[in-house]
Amino acid sequence: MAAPPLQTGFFDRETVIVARELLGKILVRRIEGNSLAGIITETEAYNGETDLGCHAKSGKTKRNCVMYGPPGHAYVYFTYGMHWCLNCVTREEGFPAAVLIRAIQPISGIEIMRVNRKKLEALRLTDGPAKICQALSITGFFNGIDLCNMESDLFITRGIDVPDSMIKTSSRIGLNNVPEPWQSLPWRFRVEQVETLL
DNA sequence: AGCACGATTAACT
DNA sequence: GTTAATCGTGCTC
Repeated sequence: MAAPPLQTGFFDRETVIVARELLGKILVRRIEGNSLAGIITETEAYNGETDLGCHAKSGKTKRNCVMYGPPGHAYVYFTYGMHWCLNCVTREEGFPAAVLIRAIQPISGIEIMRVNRKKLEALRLTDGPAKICQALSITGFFNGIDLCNMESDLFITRGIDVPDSMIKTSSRIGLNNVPEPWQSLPWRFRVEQVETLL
């Protein structure tokens, strides 16, 4: 029996803390009897209406309303006319915030991920937010689901400890028309050489 | 109703 | 380094 999902309390905290601590956790997608899983290696924090890089910067809309809901749920959005991206909602209900899952290191179901990604090789399978969703078959169907419910086909479990010395912070990717200071906040968290921890 | 743009990716020079 | 792909969303008219 696999480890149970992380509890709601894990996500009901400051967004940058959750973003940091999600590194090393395991993202699991159950599909047709298979488990597709990977170690989370890159995240970004998006925190509230005052964060002008966050989708909630202009208030609550149909698209971003899940971020205003309870912590531990999935916020899955569609962008650039073709890509899905997966976030974990953080903080208390009513406060719009989430952590974008930007990269994972595949640990099981790699062959299925390759098929989903239409890639002949296992190289660079899940090193981008939209690549993860393609590899794990995550679409808008999952928007709003509870990641902490054992019945969910998408959840996050305890993984490996990642020491601070292996984590690099940097500014968030893709915020091209976002004013300072938000464009340069060090809210991207990344662990390199995760395989040395296995 | 029209329009500009996006928490991206792959392919290209 | 640059750019096309492709369309939902939110803003303006």
